[in-house]
Amino acid sequence: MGTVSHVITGSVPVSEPLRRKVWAAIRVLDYHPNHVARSLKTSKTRTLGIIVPDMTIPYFPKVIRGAEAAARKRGYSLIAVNSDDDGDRQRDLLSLLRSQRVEGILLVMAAAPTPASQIAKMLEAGVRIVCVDRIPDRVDVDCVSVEDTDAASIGVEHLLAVGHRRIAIVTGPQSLKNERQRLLGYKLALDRAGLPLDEDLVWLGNLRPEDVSALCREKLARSPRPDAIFCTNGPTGLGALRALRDVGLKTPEDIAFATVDELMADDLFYPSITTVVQPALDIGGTAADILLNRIENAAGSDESVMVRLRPELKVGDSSRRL
Amino acid sequence: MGTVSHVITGSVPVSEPLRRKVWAAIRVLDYHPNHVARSLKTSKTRTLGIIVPDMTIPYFPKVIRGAEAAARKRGYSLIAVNSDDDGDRQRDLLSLLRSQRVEGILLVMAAAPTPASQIAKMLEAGVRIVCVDRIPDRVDVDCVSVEDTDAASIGVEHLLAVGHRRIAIVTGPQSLKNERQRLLGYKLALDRAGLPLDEDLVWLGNLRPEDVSALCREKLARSPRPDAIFCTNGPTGLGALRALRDVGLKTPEDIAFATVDELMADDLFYPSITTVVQPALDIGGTAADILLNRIENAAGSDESVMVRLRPELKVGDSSRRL
DNA sequence: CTGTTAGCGCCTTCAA
DNA sequence: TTGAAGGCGCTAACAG
Repeated sequence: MGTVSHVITGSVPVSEPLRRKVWAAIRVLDYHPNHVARSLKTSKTRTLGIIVPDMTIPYFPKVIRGAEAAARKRGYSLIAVNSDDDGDRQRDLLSLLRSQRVEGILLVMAAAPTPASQIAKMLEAGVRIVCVDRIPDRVDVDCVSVEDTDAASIGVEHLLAVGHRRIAIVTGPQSLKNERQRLLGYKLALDRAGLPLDEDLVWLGNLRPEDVSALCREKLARSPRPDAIFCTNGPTGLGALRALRDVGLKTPEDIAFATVDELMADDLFYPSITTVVQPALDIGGTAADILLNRIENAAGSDESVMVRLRPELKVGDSSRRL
Repeated sequence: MGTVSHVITGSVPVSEPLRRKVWAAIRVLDYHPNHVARSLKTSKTRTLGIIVPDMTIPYFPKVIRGAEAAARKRGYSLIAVNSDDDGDRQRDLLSLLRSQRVEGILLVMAAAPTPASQIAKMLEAGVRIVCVDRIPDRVDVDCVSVEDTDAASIGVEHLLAVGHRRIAIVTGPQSLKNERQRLLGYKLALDRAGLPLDEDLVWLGNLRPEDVSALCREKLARSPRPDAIFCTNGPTGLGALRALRDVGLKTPEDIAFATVDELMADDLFYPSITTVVQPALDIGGTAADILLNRIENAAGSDESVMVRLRPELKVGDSSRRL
């Protein structure tokens, strides 16, 4: 009965008594509309996808929840999947989400260099994508991320302000533009302070805490030691902290420490950790909103937007002035 | 052309040359099969759902990833959503997943008491559900969880072994069966050690760290103070640790501490935290496997299974013998 | 082995 | 305001 559809979608007026009867029947039969059939008919799934590298890294669940909330507010649901920072897996997931006919995809690119063509192809095919957190080179796509350069310079300037001069930076993979920009922020901050760049204090790491730990232990064994360490992201920061513990350096007495990205419960670390906090929920929410705007006003401009959200410095004991 | 379908699904043999031609066309046209239509036809979505209270709590992403991996291995994908421990939201999500025609649901029940009928109704309607982590009362359903009683008694026995006698327990909401069982494990451990139960040392909390903090601060102000605190889950443990910090008690010198559930990076806390670790990945994976077995052998037994996985004690400094 | 066909359940015309 | 009918893209069954 087509009338049932009218009642459910409310698209066509239906008389009160009939409507009541329909709802009654729905309840009695415990009827649940089949979204699959509806989607096939309307070619609208009201579903978005989000691909993150690994949702066991605390930053990503926050992004997802921000996006989920924004999507729900507009009647969409969100499918979250993990790429493990693997390019092939990312390709498969994009393809899967596309086959599932999500109406748009929030993509935190895999750290393994993603062939620009992978994204460009999807875009050309009309799949709507918003890049979150990690910004691709050379691809014209909507992006939402933290102000990367600022995130680093805010942290480094804080370390300078409390009196440190030999500040080492530990980065993630330089294949990520964000990481390059954070390194740039470090250099700018030093420059503005009139300090020379010491290449020996630039420690290029990756996103695996164990690797970063090993790197730092090795670097810290050399002298002269830096008097502060700044890390450009959470997993890297975790690795560096473990290295400090392993080599027996106390912070802030022996060496100061600050990192971009909150560690879970970092107020409970002893000493508590100075952190440049990314507005993760907001990043996810903003990205979802941009995506939904594109979906709902297909007429929108062709200009792709690039939103950069401000990070915030949370000073802890690890960079306390002595 | 039905033949295309044969080529893609591989269900019917197709001659080599024709098959090559089809694949070529698929590539050229950048064809992506429409899973929506396929699902409508076959009434199989090859998708599972998982509802967790809040995936920003570190334990849950691990469960999800365990389930995701198990599902992927068998060609299924997984939709993860958050209930915020809210009964109404959980109802909506169950209904949504059902409408989306997921083939089964992994459910970590909301802490807000879930009307047994909510789950029972779904079950009757033929929706396959496996309860994960939190076990419902009175509902006959497949369940996978940690050995709750053991999780508590292992931790408490450890505290006893290092010499503590006045051990306080801080629990989550007693509306959760798991929490009642963990409390039971505490009592059993004391009993086996021949110690009497002191009701003043049973601190009934909830899953909000702030509330637990306040509770603990108040309890700790009284004397005599316990000489150890045992917490039955992560968020509760977090709250208790903050209370210790706030009232200036050092661990293990002033008071010993242990908790069920890993805190993120708890090796970096100073002192490092003694933890009863739950096999989260395994819990998720096992639950997904049980669910998929039910789906794939619809003929399976009617007996519902209850799997309890063993937790593991990880001793840190917070309970060190002085 | 290959091509044709009938729905899956729903929503959207369109006619009554 | 109501009901009937077509078709979304796919696959399974069947005919060639």
